Amino acid sequence: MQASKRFSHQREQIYLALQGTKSHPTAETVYAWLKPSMPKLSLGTVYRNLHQMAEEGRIMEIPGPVVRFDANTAPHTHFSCCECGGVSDLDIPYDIGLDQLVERNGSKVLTHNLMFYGVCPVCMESEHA
Amino acid sequence: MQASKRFSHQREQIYLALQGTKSHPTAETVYAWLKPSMPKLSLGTVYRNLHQMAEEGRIMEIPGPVVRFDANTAPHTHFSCCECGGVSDLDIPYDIGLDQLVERNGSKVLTHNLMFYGVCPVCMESEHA
DNA sequence: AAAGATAACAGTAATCGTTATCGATTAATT
DNA sequence: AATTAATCGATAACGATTACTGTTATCTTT
Repeated sequence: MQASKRFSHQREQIYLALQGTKSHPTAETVYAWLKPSMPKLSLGTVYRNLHQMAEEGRIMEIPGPVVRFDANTAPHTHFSCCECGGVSDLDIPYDIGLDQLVERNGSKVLTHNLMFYGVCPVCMESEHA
Repeated sequence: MQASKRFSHQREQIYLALQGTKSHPTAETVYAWLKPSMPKLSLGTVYRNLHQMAEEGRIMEIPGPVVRFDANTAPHTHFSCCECGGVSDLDIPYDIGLDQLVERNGSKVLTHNLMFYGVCPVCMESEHA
């Protein structure tokens, strides 16, 4: 049932690109980063490997209209800026008590996601209204 | 700048359909509900009106790979079931203190969204493992 | 080290959810 | 009743993602 995984130069480069940034790039962005040094790289390959690594738990998927990825697998909170569309990290600790609270309903909680929406500090400044 | 809004039979039916359910249907689902009684209804009309009402704050959008809608505009928490794909409500109060905490970074918080992922009680039962 | 098996690839077509376009309708206003 | 523009239905277009296909590369077995 479990397919044997084999090494792939492309997958490693994709992972390293993700690991080397604090931003939360989309598949398209990762593709744009790597394309110059890997001219034969295909966008489908980037999607395939990001999805595969997310399934393995090696990276995290941030859901949204456009999916973003994060090499930081420790659960943490994100801030989504409505102006620039960027996503950044927040220092709000993961509250596992909430999961336990919800499980009293008879459900099984895998994780929860806390996402803030607003205008990031950078965009606030450039809005000299 | 503000377009004058005019009554629309279609929009009212769409709103009533949303108001009459505790589920959080997609645009496609609302369309499927109304189509039998409104054979000339167009899917684009459903999307257009749901989006318009969300902008006015008359309904809420629940982001995700497929956007869902909710007639309950009071901020509340959702549970997304990985098995059946359904989204249900949770009784966890909105913590406005979190927004204030995040705003100390210099950002402006419009809202935050707390989403739990797991297996809902119904799916838990049908998994007699 | 060469050969065989098959995971993963590049390139591209197809799919899916959603948005935009456009001529026809229709609610409001005169 | 005539006028005006918001809204409609139908459909084309769009962007993000996935699926397909023949080729390449990794691993295993010899």
